[in-house]
Amino acid sequence: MLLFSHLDSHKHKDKHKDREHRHKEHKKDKEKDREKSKHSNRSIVVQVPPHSGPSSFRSLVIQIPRHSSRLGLLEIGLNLNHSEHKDSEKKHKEKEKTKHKDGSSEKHKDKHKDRDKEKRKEEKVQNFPVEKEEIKASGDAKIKKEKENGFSSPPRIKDEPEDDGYFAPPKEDIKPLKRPRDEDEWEEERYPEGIKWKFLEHKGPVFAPPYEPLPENVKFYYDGKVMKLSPKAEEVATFFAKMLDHEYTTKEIFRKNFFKDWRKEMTNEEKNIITSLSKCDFTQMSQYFKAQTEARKQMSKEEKLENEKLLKEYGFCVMDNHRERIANFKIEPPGLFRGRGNHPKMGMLKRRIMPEDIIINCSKDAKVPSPPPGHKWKEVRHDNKVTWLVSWTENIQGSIKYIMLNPSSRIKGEKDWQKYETARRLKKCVDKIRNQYREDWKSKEMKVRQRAVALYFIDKLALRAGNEKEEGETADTVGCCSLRVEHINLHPELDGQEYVVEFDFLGKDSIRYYNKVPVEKRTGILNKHLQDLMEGLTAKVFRTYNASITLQQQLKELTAPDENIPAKILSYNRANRAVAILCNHQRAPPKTFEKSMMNLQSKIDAKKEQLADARRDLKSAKADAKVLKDAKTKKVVESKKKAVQRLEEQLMKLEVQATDREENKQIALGTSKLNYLDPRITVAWCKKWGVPIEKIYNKTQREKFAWAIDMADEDYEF
DNA sequence: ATACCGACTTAGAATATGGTAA
DNA sequence: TTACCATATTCTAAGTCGGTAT
Repeated sequence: MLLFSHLDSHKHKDKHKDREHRHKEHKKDKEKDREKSKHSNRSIVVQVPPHSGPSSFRSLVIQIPRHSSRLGLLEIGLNLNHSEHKDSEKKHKEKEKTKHKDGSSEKHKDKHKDRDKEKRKEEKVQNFPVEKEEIKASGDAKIKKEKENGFSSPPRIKDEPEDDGYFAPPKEDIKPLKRPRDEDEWEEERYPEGIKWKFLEHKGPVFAPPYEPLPENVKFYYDGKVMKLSPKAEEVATFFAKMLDHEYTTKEIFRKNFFKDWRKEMTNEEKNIITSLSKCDFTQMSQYFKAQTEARKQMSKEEKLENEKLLKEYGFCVMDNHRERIANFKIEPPGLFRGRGNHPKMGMLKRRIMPEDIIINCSKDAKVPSPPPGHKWKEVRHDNKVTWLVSWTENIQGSIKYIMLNPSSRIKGEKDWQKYETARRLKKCVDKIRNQYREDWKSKEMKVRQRAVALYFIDKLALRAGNEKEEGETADTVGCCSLRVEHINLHPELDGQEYVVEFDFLGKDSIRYYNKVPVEKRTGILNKHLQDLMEGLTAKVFRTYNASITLQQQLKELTAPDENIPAKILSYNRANRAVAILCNHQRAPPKTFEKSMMNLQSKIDAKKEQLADARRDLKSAKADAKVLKDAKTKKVVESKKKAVQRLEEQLMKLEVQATDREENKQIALGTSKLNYLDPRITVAWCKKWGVPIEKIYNKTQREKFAWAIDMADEDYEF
């Protein structure tokens, strides 16, 4: 699906440029087609089976069901009655509630068959974040203060990452699906309504190093003449110089925005002289920085040491009873804004963040971090309804930036877990929802029909919700609910198929269809509807659900029991790839792709040659053995055989690697792996087939998914 | 209602790292 | 030992979504 690669430019103001862009896109498409043809199981035009989720992933074109007409997916008659469904849902919810209210007594009287499961679940849930003794310890948290590490922190802080007991889940049955209700309930036990922590202490952010003026010998030229810039103007100039090799600096908008902001930093004299960016010569600066980068590489050892020190000092905080890794404790340095796509603000100056911009968040009983000497914080607050430690307002969009915890932290892990549990609940009712939205296509109410079509796209194509965004503030991009007429084409018949909807955000070769587009305008309404269908259901849950279920399906389908580990890993990657394609996680083909493929190929060739040699040796050894028949020659034969085997294996490994890399040329696996695939599916698969988890998850990923690694056994079902 | 904003997740590019070939 | 490359990590932009102000 190319939907997202087209999002950048559908404003057709500049015709020439646009054509250029389209051309590029087209080329991309062709490349994709080529790749597609390698995998015959994927087709360009997708048919929608009556009751299914995503079936094919590379589709640009989707066939819509027979009963929809060209004049709108919406012109579908009939009435629809939700009430039955809604009522039953409501009843269900009610039941849940009462269950929870008197939960304690219920344990004794409940004859429900799920009872034991429920109980186990509860235990598990309590175990998840902290071990029992730690829970007990939390009571003294506030009393003990001023520890040697400078934190006035509670006792028994766990150094989490190495500690595999951290998430201490039960080893027993994990199959019963938890309803998030349970998690909420448990959350409520520990943290009533929205409370995220009780104790939070940290050292504050690390600021960007101050600007160091350029050495005298590095010159800036204006209109061919040397010019010494004032420190402020010089600093901003260096931001541009550092990007000189980048395509950005050739873009009109980028240059215009940069120049405007740069001039603001100039002295009056400078402003008078420097009136045109094209007369500026930054090449010496640029070269100087390149040399600096080189030099820094040489002393990377000292640099590393320094970084480690910084990490140790500022990279951790204490949240409740745990010492937790902080994700981004360094404040973003000043520079030029690099928006993605056709961003109207690219090139603008991202100003330096000062302590006076910073809001510190920590608990009242924590030691407040001290601002750098001579400075003070904008504010210190104690808001335990949020998870961030530090925030500031950025000057490009005026949005707030945060310092938060690492994915390995308890607070992030729990949330992640919860996310997949919600997706699993969707699994239980997805058929019902699919039937309903198909019914809703026939509704006489336009809004209902629109909503149903939007939902269908979200489910079928894993589209994002598509919130409204401020025009002119960001690049013009769309999602499901913000699709515009120019992004869609309906064909009663195309390439031999009937009723085809063509999504083409660039609209290159398509004819415009000037009619109302069958999509919901306001996502709020959509999400409200989803909430009625299932508690906690929002548009993005479909992405999570469809991604995870696809991984599970694909793994089942692709894993051949007898194949060796490298082949299994290829199968895993292919399953992962199916998901990445579904979610449209693309990447620019690596700059060195061709070369690296060639390298690999020559390795393969070399290996083949070795193998041929080894086989020849084996043959002659066998011949010798036939004649001589002594123990020594037999041994030789054996060792030659082994050598051949070893080489065969190595060759196979290389070939698998080549296939994998080729298939992965413009697909990014990381995003789905990190954000959409229930890690327990992967853990279970690894256990089932004896694939070491390290082959699939690197260190960081293992840390992030520690909860799942502990939790899932080989029978886990999403 | 709608607009707006705050908090949080998701995302690909840029950069650093560390192992291996030369 | 260095150059090179693949992979891991960092960086921060750009989404989603729900709550609150208008």
